[in-house]
Amino acid sequence: VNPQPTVTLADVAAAAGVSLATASRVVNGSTRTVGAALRGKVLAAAAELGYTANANAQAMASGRSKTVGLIVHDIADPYFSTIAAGAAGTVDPHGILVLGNTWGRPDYELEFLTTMRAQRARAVLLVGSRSTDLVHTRLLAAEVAGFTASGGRVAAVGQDLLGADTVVPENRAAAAGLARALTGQGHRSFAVLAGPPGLLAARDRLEGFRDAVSGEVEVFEGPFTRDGGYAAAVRLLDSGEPLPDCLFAVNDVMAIGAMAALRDRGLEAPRDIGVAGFDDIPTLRDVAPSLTTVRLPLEAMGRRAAELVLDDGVRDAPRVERVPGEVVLRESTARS
Amino acid sequence: VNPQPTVTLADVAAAAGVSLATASRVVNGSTRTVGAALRGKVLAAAAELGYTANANAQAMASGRSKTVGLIVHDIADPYFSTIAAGAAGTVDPHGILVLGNTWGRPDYELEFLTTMRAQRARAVLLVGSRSTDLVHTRLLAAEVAGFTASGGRVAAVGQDLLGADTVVPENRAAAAGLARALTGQGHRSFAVLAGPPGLLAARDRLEGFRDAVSGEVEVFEGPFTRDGGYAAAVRLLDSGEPLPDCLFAVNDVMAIGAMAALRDRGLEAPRDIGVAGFDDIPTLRDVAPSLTTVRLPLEAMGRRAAELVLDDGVRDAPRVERVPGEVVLRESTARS
DNA sequence: CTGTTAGCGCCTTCAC
DNA sequence: GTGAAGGCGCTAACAG
Repeated sequence: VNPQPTVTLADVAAAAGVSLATASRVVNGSTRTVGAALRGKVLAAAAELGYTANANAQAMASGRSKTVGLIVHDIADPYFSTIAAGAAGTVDPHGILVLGNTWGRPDYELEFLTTMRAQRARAVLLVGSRSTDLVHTRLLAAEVAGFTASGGRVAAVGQDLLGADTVVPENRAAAAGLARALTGQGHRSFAVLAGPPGLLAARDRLEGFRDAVSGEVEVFEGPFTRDGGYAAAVRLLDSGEPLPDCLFAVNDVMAIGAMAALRDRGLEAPRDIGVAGFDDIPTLRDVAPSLTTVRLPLEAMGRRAAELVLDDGVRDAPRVERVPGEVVLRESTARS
Repeated sequence: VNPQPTVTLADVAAAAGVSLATASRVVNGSTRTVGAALRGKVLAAAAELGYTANANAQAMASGRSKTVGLIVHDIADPYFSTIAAGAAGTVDPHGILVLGNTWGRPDYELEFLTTMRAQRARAVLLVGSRSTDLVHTRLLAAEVAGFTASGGRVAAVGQDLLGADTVVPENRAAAAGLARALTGQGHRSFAVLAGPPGLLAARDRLEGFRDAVSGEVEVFEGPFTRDGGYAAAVRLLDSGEPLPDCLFAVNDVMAIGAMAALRDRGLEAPRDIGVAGFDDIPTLRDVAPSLTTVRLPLEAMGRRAAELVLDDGVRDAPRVERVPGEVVLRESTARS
């Protein structure tokens, strides 16, 4: 209750009349145990002095910190913030979570991993689609290997390309499932707002979808954002081609943007054209018309990745856990 | 596990044939300068060996780390994730951001602040509404003072109650402005979905609104969430009272929930009842009907708070920056 | 069980 | 401009 001149373990030990080692053993969870009497005195002294262990000193002495890194493309994107919430809840009692926002830039990803190595972080969570750039993926895998070799853990949410434990959303299969469901609803001609060509998630969702429908599919690329979806939809509308009867945006955020573009042209889903998304972002479940999409258990994915990375058990090979997506048919594609 | 021979400054110094001190002076930015020749050798050796400074050791030797803590109620809430993105972008080159998710629990807030003290964090950002609980606020202010006294910086986004630099959204004034604008649109009777009674932001928005309209205002409390808004709206609809002609939810997320509840009862905004929110969450700007709300520059607020806390200049008193909200009238309250 | 004694990797006065 | 030496606060062998 008196934290003025940063009190150290030595102060606590002195106040309790015990050795540094004993004090250390009680304030943390050492394997060695301490007699009840001394234990009480140390605890009392620590409380009295308002002792707080210096995490940096602990990390240095023991060779590793309790830090867990969380690397995301963009924390403002609900996809990532929802996963982050899952991870945060799991990491919380076991360590501290440091956030690395890469703004989608692969070089920042690499850089952040280096920073985590500098922190002697216990583990790192790499969340988000890997890129189609093999050179970068190789570099990243090398960094991951280095980090792992130095005693850290790594888990990814995305594609299994890094030689680490990975939670893999089944983008391809789920997109195919969505395509079949839409076909089942009577949709016949499709356009896909495909996201950036550099992201594997975008590619997988596009290809899974395309492979599952018969006939031609028009493709419009663009950023994985609301504005990207809007712009791609505008290009579709301006293409001069006859309008397809359904439009699949490879994520919900783009789908929302696309719907806005349609509205601005006086078009309405599902009356004039069906619209489907992907992810089932919780905050977007209430838009009207409600969006047909593929549900991914985002928070659970974040939680699971954190569990994988926190688990100290020995393991022979990286663990890969596939997460199926669930097709959710809602109003935006309901064909009468 | 067998830790890889992690390279230290001593290794670099040896490889370069210089002293530890010299090596240290070049790899970081010391005030002392080093001859070009040796400087080059050290840099080369560091690159050769793949040296990465141990951040914990640096923090311990210099007494303070580059860590900045970011405390939010719920990172999955777009209000917080947007602010977090602003903060992350600003902190990035200067340090690392550690994320503290409190799930809205005041005791976690306190605990996380302690953790940041243990990290010898350079600064902490406390984002989110303070609570109406004066006892807790006092405790928190004491922790903040302790942290500050030990050399750390603190900035808050919310109410100016902690004796720290603060970015203050003008909840009360903006809510009043919204009320006047709605009245100007012809709305006469109002209900407010007021959020949790324990949060000052909720209280301020409610009171600002209520004070600016003439006549009675029905109030329905509930959590600051989508489900909270839904439930509060249901209570309103079930109250048996005649429906007000406009409903103000104190944040957008609740407003979305309320709109869902209305839809489920076959009601529609603005035809049957107007609906307004607060925050202008970017992801929600495209809902239909588009939501009348109060725009807060969330990302800029996060950025500004980070700037305040990163600025090493001396300051006499805490700086308080007020951020006005901008009323945005959209379809959800357009009265014909 | 408890205390003594080395460091962990780096920064930073001090001398030269 | 450069080097030598003393900690920073804590943990982890080793003795007792």
